[in-house]
Amino acid sequence: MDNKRELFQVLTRRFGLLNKNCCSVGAIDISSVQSHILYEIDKQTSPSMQQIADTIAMDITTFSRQIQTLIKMELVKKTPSSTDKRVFILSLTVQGKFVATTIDESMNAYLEEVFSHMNEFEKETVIRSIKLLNQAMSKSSVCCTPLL
Amino acid sequence: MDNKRELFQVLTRRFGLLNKNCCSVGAIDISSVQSHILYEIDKQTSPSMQQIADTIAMDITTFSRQIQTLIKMELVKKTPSSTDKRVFILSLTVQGKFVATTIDESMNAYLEEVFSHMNEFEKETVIRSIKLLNQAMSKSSVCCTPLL
DNA sequence: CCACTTACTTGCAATGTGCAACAAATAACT
DNA sequence: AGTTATTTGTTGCACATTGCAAGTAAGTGG
Repeated sequence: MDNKRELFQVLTRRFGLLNKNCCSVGAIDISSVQSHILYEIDKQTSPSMQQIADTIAMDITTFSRQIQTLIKMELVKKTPSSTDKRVFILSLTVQGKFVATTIDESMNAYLEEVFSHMNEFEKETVIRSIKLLNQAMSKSSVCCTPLL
Repeated sequence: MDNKRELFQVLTRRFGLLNKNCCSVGAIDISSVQSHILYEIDKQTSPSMQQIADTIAMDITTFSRQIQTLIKMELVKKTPSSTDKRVFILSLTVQGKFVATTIDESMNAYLEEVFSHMNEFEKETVIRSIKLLNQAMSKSSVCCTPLL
């Protein structure tokens, strides 16, 4: 019966803030979009450009340019595929891996801090709920067509 | 013990998508930022520019320009305050109110659809969890300094 | 061999953004 | 009152992000 929109509006806003702050590692400053890109490259195995762009639901042209930036920053590497000459395989450089890991750690630290305001039972409930929510959203027909 | 980052990464991404889609009403097309602005103007009572900008944690200069756009679109009105001549009070025009309401409805409809994939118990748990999460985040010292 | 699709890149053009610098009004102090 | 500091909001840059249209190069299917 609650106003769901209200709840989600606030939640979204906070997430936005979180994502904005969280993304400087030492002298390196990256945007939240770029952080998502690093995250996915790290997670997937030998992904092509298309694959990552699709996962993040990002226009391929914008994505192409973001990758160019990340390459200039020496965080990402582009290797031509051996089987298909149109395709480039993305991977993280050592520095890129370091940045991705650092961001991951600081995000997790932040989340731990947030969860520290709850008791054990609440923690588990919230985690389980978010899983449920993710599942429900993936089943939904309305939004989020660009998969994942 | 789960990887919290993973869960939140996906959730954030979905929310982003949701926010992107949801914002055209008839011939009127607004950005998700603008939708947040309309939402807050509607919610607060006789808010000043600063107030809204703070709530959304948005730079006042960017905000000022967004308001100019929304005024041109005839969705928002700016009235000089009678008590403080520096201040402008924001309000929605009839059309603005209509747009805000329509977006609210379609968002709620979408959320209903998402929740329809859960049983009653799950629904309540998830809602309660999001409230908990919001509370915890507001208590957190790490992020989200820009209030709310 | 020709048409079609796929993967990626580049050229605009529009928009969003933040910092620095500004004017105007108000508050705060002496 | 009079001077100074603060607050509110607006511009002028400069730069990042974005998407569509168009293009190249490579693979696929008749």
